[in-house]
Amino acid sequence: MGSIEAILKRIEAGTADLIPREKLIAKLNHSLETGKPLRVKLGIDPSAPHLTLGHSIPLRKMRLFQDLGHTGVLVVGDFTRRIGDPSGCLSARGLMTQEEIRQNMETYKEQAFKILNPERTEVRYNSEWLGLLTFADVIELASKYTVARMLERDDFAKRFAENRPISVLEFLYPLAQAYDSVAVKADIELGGNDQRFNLLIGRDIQREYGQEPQVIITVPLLIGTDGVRSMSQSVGNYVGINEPPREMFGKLMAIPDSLIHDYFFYLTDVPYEEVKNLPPRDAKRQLAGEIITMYHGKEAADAAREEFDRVHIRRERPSEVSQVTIDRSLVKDDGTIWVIDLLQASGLVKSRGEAKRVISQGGVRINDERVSSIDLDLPFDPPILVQVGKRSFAEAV
RNA sequence: GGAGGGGUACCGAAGUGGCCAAACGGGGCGGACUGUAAAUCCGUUGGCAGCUGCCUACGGGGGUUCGAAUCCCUCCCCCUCCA
Repeated sequence: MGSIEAILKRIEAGTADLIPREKLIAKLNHSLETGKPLRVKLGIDPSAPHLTLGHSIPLRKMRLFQDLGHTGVLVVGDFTRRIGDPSGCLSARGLMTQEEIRQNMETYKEQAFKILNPERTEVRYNSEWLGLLTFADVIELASKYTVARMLERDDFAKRFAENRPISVLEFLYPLAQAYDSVAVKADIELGGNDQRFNLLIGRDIQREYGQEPQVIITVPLLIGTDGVRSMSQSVGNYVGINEPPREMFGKLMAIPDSLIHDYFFYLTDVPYEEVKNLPPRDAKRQLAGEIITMYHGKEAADAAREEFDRVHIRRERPSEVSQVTIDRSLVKDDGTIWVIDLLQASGLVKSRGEAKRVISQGGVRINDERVSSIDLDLPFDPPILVQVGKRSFAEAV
């Protein structure tokens, strides 16, 4: 148990905002004195069944609080999710049924508990309380905030100025989220940087409902593997914490070198200084190893690294190549098979057009030999190792 | 209720009768390079057909035309302004 300053330092590491700092100190002290754990809230969107490394940042922060003896409260936005798209300007993301949400949450929890301490975690669904509000209650809630204050939000201000639409729902959304804080009596709310405004409204609304306002802690949004946009599943530039180690390793090796620092800093406990002087490739290998160890264990990480070295550095075939049974009717009377048929049957290409294209680009190898022409019949003598590009393999049998 | 703008491939966005399977950018894929699935550069990016022929495609449906993403009718959807 360190001093408050030491604790604070750990809490503050890697945060974007901590508002207000002195209230956090007061809350921590109060908790120490009374032995009453603080309630640390994190809202989660149930539409995403997979957790990404981006999610891991606030979750890791929550875990820190748990290690300090506090309670993590995961608030599943099932009610808000059923109402519709919070971002408004995009088309609705498809409404989900309660059942789908429950299912997502099961897999979600399983993943979240790789980071969190289940003993100190409460999972709550916001339909528990939002579903009970009457229209009068909603009006009351809405009366507690003004349009002017809503328009303080950068995104709203901009759209308002540019005559772009803002739906009323979008005003209700932060209020609903703020009400969640009232309902779970949050002492602290965690969130991504983009949530700052919403979290701040939570403070005002809690005050209106006679509660002590929560302290808000935001963490930066992690840049995705493309090095440009925030990590998100819809964009596809993500690494899921539940992904097979091999995939994680590959994706992490593929991040732009410029991201190495942030990934070490926000996703691992390894100080960046330790790898600062390594060549980027080696730093990334270590990064991937660290992260996979966290979510799959050391053995899996070692295996994944070995596999990567094997395929990409030594250019050997992977240790396990999936087998594909070839439909014998493709084998001609003379016992040969046309490469195009073989490629398509092996499932490595989506169409025969792609098969031809990829051959003409020199990307196809059969039994380690590059195929130079699409007019190739080869003896069907299984097993045949088929390779497209650097990393797609299949064994035709 | 009125006026106007718009719906194009995975995404963004050009194209307003044939030269359009559709510019350009992003993404994806392949190659070169690199002891990285990084960066950079080059190529490629609807399907079928084993030699350039067919099919599907520019919000849906119908029509005009030798020929339509482009013109007309109609329906659906989105947006802006005025009320």
